Amino acid sequence: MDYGLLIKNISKHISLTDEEMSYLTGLMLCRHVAKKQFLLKEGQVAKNISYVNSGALRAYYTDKDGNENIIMFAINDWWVTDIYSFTTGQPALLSIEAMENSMVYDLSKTNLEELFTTVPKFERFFRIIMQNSYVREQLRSIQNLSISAEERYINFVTKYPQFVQRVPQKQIASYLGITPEFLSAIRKKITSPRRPPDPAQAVPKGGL
Amino acid sequence: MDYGLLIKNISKHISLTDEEMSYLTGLMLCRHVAKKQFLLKEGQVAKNISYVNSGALRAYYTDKDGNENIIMFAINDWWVTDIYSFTTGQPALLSIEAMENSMVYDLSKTNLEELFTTVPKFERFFRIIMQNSYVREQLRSIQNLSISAEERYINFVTKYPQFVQRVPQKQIASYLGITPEFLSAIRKKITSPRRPPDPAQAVPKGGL
DNA sequence: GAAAAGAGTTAAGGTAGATTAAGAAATTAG
DNA sequence: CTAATTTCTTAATCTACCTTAACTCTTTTC
Repeated sequence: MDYGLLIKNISKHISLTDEEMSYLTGLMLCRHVAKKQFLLKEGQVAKNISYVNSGALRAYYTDKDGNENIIMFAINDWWVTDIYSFTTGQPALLSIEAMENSMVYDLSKTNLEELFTTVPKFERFFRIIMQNSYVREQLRSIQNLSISAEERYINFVTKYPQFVQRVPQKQIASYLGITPEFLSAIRKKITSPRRPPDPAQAVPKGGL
Repeated sequence: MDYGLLIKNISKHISLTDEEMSYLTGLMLCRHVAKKQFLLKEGQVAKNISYVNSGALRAYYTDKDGNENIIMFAINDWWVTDIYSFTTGQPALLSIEAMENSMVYDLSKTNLEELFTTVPKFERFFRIIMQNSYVREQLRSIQNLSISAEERYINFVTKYPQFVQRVPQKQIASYLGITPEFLSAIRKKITSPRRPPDPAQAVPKGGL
């Protein structure tokens, strides 16, 4: 059980004694989620907020026509839950599925409240996490309202190059709010004007 | 100077002694913003988070074609700022304009940090405010991705009837991410099928 | 209280992006 | 290694919503 990443993540915002660290980790539960398995399913109540130690997950909303709309990706060092359900206790609107074999540390709402009482500094930590999440969501709203799908794709590739390597294109389309067909058209338009042959393509995957 | 509403707002989430209350109000600055004046202009750094005591404001993003996209409304008992600028210290992307004569209490970032240090309970209060804002934004994202403009309008009217009374229709269109012309068409479609005459319409405004 | 400015409506024509369907390429499973 | 499944692409057709423009109604201004 390696809590190094988690501790580093938290230490960016507050400073912890060793006791506080082990008190925290004692309240968290390690969970493995195999690829295609769910961390949370729509309709369940989100009882935990989870820290992703390794792997990659996607949180998506399924609309009445059955289309999946990806709301967020979460990879190493991200926190993830259905924040609506976690906050209100209502059934989750989102499903959270592992796109790769993943390892997360769950922190239950009950344990989180206990943590807040015992070590109020954590209230600050989660204030910062929530505030940053709010900023991120608001920036995304602004983008969605004011720029075209093509620009959004270009921004996404610039901002999250790690995802582009790991996430199937149709999931990126879903995150951008467009169909895979249309993303394909965008990529063709962007890429094909005089693309030089990419030598990396010729090398078999897996390296040596 | 009446802090009643503000105190009530805060007491919903944490309990305060009289000293703590007056310490808080001592850190806040009352400001009147006349209709059509700005609480914040794009490009300025948001140095304050503001509690709206009375009036109504709108926060909007101006895109490169000069279109205004409303990101949020704020009326009595709401907190408002450009959270991105306030958090990062970068120039604001949003402008915040009073739609009615408004009275707000400003809390500067510096004073907020002092407040957190002196009365850590406020860290909890703002954690809750930020978390709720995050929930609200995420629900809005989900809606925008998955339902039609017509449904979004119906939901808006149901969720925020107070706004419908006070806010011009073109601003609601902007908030919904559509043009005023298209909202007009939606209203016609919704309203005209066999609308019974509304007796309230016949009564002159202002009542007696 | 007239003139100007703003808000709402209507209608014609245009476009970004959806849908459908089918084939090619890549992954996964057995 | 082959079959099955999933992902990506292409192209034709379609639609939700935009743009422009003209006209009406209301509100604001001096």
